Amino acid sequence: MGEYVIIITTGVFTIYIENYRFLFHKKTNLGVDTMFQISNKSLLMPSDKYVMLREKYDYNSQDCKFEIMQTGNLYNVGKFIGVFAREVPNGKPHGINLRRFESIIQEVFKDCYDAFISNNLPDLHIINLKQISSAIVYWKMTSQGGRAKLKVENLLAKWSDDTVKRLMNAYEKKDMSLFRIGGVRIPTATAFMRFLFPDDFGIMDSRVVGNYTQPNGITTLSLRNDGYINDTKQNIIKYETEYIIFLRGQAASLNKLGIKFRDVNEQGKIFLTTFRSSDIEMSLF
DNA sequence: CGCGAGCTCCAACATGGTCC
DNA sequence: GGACCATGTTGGAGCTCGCG
Repeated sequence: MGEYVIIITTGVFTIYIENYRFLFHKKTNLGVDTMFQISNKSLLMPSDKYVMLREKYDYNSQDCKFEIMQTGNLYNVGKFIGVFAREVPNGKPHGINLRRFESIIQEVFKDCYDAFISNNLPDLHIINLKQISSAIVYWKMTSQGGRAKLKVENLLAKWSDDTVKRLMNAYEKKDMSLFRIGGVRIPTATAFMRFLFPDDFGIMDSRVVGNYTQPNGITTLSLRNDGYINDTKQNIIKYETEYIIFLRGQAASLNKLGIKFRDVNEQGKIFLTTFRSSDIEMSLF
């Protein structure tokens, strides 16, 4: 079945007709209720563009280094150097790709959480938690050049026993606000969410917000003049009520259409896969 | 008086224009 | 073409002010 796309621009709506399904891309003057009703059926851009942009995603963090110690339950242990979007380049024996990075983060958090709820959280687990949290901060800050290292130093300087409890609580409740530990504001907190729960969450990045969700009225965040997402309670709420709802809706629409894209799995093999919330955000990044 | 919203400051690199 | 300076970018932190 070939894909069939008609784009009608009226100035008020842009309507994509894809596989004979009507998909409304709301612009401004739809009520919230209407937006909510159609959100599962609307696509911000044609599906082939989503695929093209997602396959083009190329955010690498060559200098991101961390070490995971063996705790008895962990599969991925050792030194890791360099996080790459897809294939790990030749000559990077300790490099990992994004899918593997996700797995390691999830594994370390689960390992810590299991120990935490059984009231026996050894230092080794906490060391791993610190390492993996630092890696997330470093990865997120890579786009800011040499500041990444500084931000990690800041994170470690502000780390306390309370930080561990807060992270475990955040993980248990899937609560972005609680990931806002010392040295972590909304954008990096949402990176924790994205890596731990990639099916349901994505990073609320100033680029995605500034270029897509905010201009289209999908989000109504409080932004600074330069686009920085203010660390406000309203913005924290709107991550759940606006941003995430949008990502999930887009992923659901693409999956309903049977759209897949090529990615590289943890073992470095190319595979066809469906869109998760985090993939939508990666397309728009 | 406590809290939170949001303004201002800051660090360090990126980009770009000017002048010689 | 290169030294130099100005401006832009990005996101965390600190601080003030207003509100209940």
